Amino acid sequence: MKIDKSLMTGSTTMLILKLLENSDMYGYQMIEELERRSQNIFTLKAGTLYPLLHTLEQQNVIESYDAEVETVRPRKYYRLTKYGKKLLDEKKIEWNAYSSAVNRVLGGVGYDGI
Amino acid sequence: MKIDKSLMTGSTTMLILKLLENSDMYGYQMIEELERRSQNIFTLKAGTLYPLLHTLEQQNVIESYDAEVETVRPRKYYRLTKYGKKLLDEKKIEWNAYSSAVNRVLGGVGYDGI
DNA sequence: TATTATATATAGATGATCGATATATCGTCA
DNA sequence: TGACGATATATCGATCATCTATATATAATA
Repeated sequence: MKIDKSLMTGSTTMLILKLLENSDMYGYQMIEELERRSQNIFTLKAGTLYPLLHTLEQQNVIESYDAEVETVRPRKYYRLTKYGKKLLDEKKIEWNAYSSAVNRVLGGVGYDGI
Repeated sequence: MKIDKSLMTGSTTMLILKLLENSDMYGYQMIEELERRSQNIFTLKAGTLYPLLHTLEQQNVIESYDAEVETVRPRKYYRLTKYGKKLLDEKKIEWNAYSSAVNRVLGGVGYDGI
């Protein structure tokens, strides 16, 4: 299944933060991990991710550090800040409200909450 | 609940088409109906809707006609074309794939489809 | 009579994502 | 050995969807 990219808009940040909730990750790893967990529905592009990571770091949502153990290649790991955890929780709630609303509209004529 | 508008991106067309699946409607009515059915989550702006309707008509997804019965004010009604119905079905499938994938990522660590 | 709701329309701004491109290293295969 | 694909990060400009602001016109309401 190939998803129209415009659907992704708005949920990308939440998904990235969710990945970091479980464990610290570096950019390239996020792309692969997101692809794996979504079963190839999400193929986040590097040109989308790296600028987004920089923005989130500036906004104090995530923070980066260089790989501590020696790796084959230089990697920048990211972790959630306390504010980032809070933001993730908010975005989950927002997602649930949004997807419920879509399903409500799709569900039928929807008169009076039925 | 106030939704980040960027979440809307990509699903607006599907929601409009869904409204028209049940009955023909004019633009202003769609805005109100969408608001009602989504319980105020979606507040589609006129500046978004009218250009979108024109585009969808050009693409033969919907077609318009003037109100047949006399109305207080001139109204342009829209109906789904055959192609529009097909497109709606496709977009529903796409939405399900997308929202399932998001929920899969949100659901947990997600190793091996668990 | 002024304001709000109804009804449609368009122009320009904003913001998220992508494609293209760049750099550098590593592993593999011919 | 040399080319290529995978790994890893980065930036620029393009694209596309939505919004804000603005415009027009009439009906209802205060």
